[in-house]
Amino acid sequence: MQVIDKPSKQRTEVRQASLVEAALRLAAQRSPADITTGDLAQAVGITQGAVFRHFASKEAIWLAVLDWVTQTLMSRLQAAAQGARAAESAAIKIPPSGPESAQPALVSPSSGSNRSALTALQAVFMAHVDFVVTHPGVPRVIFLELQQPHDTAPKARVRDLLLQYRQLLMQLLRQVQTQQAMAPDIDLRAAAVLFIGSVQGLVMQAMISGDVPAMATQAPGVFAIFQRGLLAQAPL
Amino acid sequence: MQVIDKPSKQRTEVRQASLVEAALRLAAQRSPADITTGDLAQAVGITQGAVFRHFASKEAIWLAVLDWVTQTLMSRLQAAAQGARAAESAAIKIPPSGPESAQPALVSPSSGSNRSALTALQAVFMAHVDFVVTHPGVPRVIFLELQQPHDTAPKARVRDLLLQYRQLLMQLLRQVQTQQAMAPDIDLRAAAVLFIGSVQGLVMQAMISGDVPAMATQAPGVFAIFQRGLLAQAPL
DNA sequence: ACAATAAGTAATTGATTAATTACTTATGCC
DNA sequence: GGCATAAGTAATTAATCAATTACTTATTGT
Repeated sequence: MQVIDKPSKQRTEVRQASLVEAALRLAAQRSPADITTGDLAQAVGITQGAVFRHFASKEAIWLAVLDWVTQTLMSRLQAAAQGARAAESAAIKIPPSGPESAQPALVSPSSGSNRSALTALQAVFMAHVDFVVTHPGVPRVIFLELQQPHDTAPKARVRDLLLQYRQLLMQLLRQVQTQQAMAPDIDLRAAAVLFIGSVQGLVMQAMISGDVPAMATQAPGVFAIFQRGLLAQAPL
Repeated sequence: MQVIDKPSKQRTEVRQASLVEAALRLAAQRSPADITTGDLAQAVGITQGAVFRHFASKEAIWLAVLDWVTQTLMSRLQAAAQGARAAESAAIKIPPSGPESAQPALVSPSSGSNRSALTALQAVFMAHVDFVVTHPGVPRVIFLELQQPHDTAPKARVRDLLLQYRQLLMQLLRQVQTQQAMAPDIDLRAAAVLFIGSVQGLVMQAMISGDVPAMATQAPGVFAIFQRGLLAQAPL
């Protein structure tokens, strides 16, 4: 039987990725506030001091975590929006393999049917819930950094992430507004707040019950109410 | 000019109240995680060691904070629900001065018009937002304790608070359901999650922008969408 | 093959902080 | 009034933890 001894030394980029992954993995179980550099080192298989060969400070680790979250989450949300749009507008139209276009949604205002934006919104909602279910540490990190009073670097990243999120939502909401009968007096900004808040509500519920996967099953019911609140006439 | 020098020694109950108040005041500005016993001592005007004459441990302080929050918030929410109900059902019916009744809402199922439960729900929403605006430290403490993985004493208190909250909401939602035309396929549990989540959405928005009072102005728009989502037929 | 470089260790430092201790002083009650 | 009790202080303790240092070892490119 051969023991696969992975090389004891790894390149900085590999270790950085491992540490980011470990940070999110540990954050799924306990509060990010009391994850120490020693914990991270142990999770990755190095000593505490070695952590600082790869990150200048502990804060830099959380910055890297937030960068990963921003990239991964936003690209998944955009993919979900595009996927829903494509599936609705045509039958065979295959979604593009990578979201490398700079302004993906602004360009194509009205290619599909009159429900595509709403289904895109639903797809984004489900993609977000799915992301949180598979990465339960993420909301913990977000909220911890958001609590910092003055402008720390990590808090700025979180703010940036949520700004990008809101832009995506506002885009889709405006499309719902033009494409079909959204109730005319709806405050789009309030709708965006409610959208993000509804995910937060599911997260809180999961934190209380400790049952993270339950989020996925409860999500459709929550979105249904939100959707009904947007429409001018309630669906049967 | 006489200097009003308050007595340098205070009774334990007074100091406990001061410390709880100071904890919430400081939590409004920074994360509760890095409020030290020294900070609390300074805020109250005693030395760090003296804190432990009044609380057995630091955790005990947060427990007292959570007890205060539970008592204050729940009684305000119940008062709001009762007030809205009373204002709708009759013209002169003055709400009772104190919420000393044990089961306040279960007893009176259908005294008012067919909209009273919905307006009660709105009143609860606004009361919650108002409470958070005047005590911005509260959501911070809630979320910090909720993040603890296993069952700490503070987390149990938070769970209890949110359970009480959900019970109140479920009561009102059931009343909306029976009193008038709520859409028949609404998942009440999902509605409760969305209700609490919508407040959380406002809190997040406030944390990002740093503009806490803005919550109050944005709240009606958010509740409007939620309300429309509940109803069978959208109001004009 | 063999330096040069990058990655690792083990031990230490310095700062922070909850809680304790020995001692002091104010307050309320008989 | 005087004393027991409760509240306060100042200093110390013990633990934790991010970051640094001096030194060692593996890997990589030429």
